[in-house]
Amino acid sequence: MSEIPINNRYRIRGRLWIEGSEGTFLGYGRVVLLERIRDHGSITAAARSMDMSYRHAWKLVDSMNRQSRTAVVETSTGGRGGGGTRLTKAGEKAIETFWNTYEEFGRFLEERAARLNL
Amino acid sequence: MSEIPINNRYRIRGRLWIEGSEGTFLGYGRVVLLERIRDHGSITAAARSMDMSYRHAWKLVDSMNRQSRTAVVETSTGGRGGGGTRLTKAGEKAIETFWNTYEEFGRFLEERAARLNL
DNA sequence: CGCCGTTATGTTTTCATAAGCATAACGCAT
DNA sequence: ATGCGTTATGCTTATGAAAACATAACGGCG
Repeated sequence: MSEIPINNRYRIRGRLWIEGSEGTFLGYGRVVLLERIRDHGSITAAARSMDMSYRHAWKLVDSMNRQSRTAVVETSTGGRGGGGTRLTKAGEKAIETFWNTYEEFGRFLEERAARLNL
Repeated sequence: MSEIPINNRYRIRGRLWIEGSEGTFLGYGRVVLLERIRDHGSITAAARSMDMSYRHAWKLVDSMNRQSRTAVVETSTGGRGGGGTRLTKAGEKAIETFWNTYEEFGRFLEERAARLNL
């Protein structure tokens, strides 16, 4: 029975993102932002809920929409409530796809960390 | 026979590092720096070879030495050539361990990208 | 019409990180 | 003893990313 090195001293961490034509398409923060938009119905509320400036949130949304085959959110301006932003089917799929990959990534990191021998 | 989604539109990319008690212990740049030190024999030459300021390189080396069970490099000051820095066995092992993990990470990313369906 | 909240977008300010600069100590060689 | 190249370390400057600020446009509604 071979020895399995257990490591208390170090952890393995990482970041992961999906790139499109203009650089980052989906990353952790972007996907959380999409979820908040889905839950709150506006970029403004979503940004506020995660302590992000509206300006920055808008840029991320714009970047995702431009790089996605079909837009991840649809916005409307004016009207009751001032307008809003809602997630599309493509947006839902983006969220799901990213979290799937992200979870596997987490397992990869854990598995490797357990075998770390330093 | 099931379909395998091939994706031209997106790539998956990521970063990976090993953390110790003070934050990052080993990352891509740090490991390249260790290799350059091994090949050049001094922090000064290593830093210059990768367009990094000596100040910054020194801080990275210091951080790695402080977090490693045993120092990754040994330095000497004064004398012929002014002194220098040489890699220890622990340093060699750090390099090897990191690249192993890094290569597996690369395979993980490729494998996941091939299955990406967006 | 005028108000309101939101999207949209340009400009300025903060902040963190690395670069850049300056200087001391070290120890072998000449 | 002086010079040289390197380690070691503090202080200042530049740079890039995000925050903060400032407006304009939009379109239901009272």
